[in-house]
Amino acid sequence: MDPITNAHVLTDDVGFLLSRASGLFVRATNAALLSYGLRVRSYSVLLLACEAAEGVTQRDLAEVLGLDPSQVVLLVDELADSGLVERRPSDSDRRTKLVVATAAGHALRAEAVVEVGAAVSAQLADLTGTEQFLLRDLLGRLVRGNGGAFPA
Amino acid sequence: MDPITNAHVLTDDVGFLLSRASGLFVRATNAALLSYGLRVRSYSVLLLACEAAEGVTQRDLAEVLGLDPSQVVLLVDELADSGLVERRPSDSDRRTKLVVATAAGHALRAEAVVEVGAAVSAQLADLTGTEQFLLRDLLGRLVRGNGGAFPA
DNA sequence: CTCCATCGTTGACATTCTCCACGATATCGG
DNA sequence: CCGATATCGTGGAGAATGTCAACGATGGAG
Repeated sequence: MDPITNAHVLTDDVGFLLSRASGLFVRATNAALLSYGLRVRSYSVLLLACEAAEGVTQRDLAEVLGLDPSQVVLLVDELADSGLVERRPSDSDRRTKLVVATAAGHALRAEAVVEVGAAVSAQLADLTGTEQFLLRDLLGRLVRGNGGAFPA
Repeated sequence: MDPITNAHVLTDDVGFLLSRASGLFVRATNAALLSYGLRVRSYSVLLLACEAAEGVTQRDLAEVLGLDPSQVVLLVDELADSGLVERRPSDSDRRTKLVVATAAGHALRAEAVVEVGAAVSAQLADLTGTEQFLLRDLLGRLVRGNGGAFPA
């Protein structure tokens, strides 16, 4: 008998709390990114592009972000139009296009990370450092255990 | 110096993990609710209506769920059309309409809760019972600490 | 070479978010 | 009691997001 799933009130349901907390973080992050012309989605794509020196496949972006590949197309389009990333052909597979961050992309990321970090920090203010680590660990295992197809 | 906010990779960011985990839960829950003609939103409204014997104000629903009041209108419309809830005038304030679950609403909830519980349980399978409680506690404090305007 | 899978892309459609505005009602100050 | 102000439910508009199906181009297996 699972101890949690039958929470007798909605506000104690893990799924509901996840959705609610996620909403709060998304709004706070979007607000922090407003002045940079980014939203949380494009920001995530930019970060992933910055983190992969060789570039990321759009298919990989879709899997990591849990999005439909067709959404990734638009996000990359937007970032490319802004000059933050570029699509580079892969010499190993001509179907794929590697998304690579430009110098401007790296620069904007460096700035935005500070703002986003502050916003996230404010949301986490009620938790101690240890609890924040614990939460991250639990969420990470939750995501990686189910559909979340990204490296450990 | 906050220990978490400056996660060096996106997949270690608490905000990202929250969003990702939330997405997984929402999809799983929607799949579980498919046969009942409900989605996670209307299901949440139904639960809140069932939990309040005297009914819930649409304004309260919006606050608890973190939604715009105009969205609540449509959700209640949908549930009312299905005969699961009804709008009852409040004798203390004629502006408000109390959303009350019907007998059919209570019955459907009883069934759906089982399915949803199983789906949530599957998502939480990688965590021990203690960890599930811990996660719920952390998320609850996160939500209640920030915008989440619902009782402790 | 042929058959089938994969990648990026496009299009269509439903759902969800965000804001603004309105009529009806409540509340507060005088 | 009256008027200014706020709140509740509702409607509408537009953007953002989610979901699905299809297509051309390429890769890989046999």
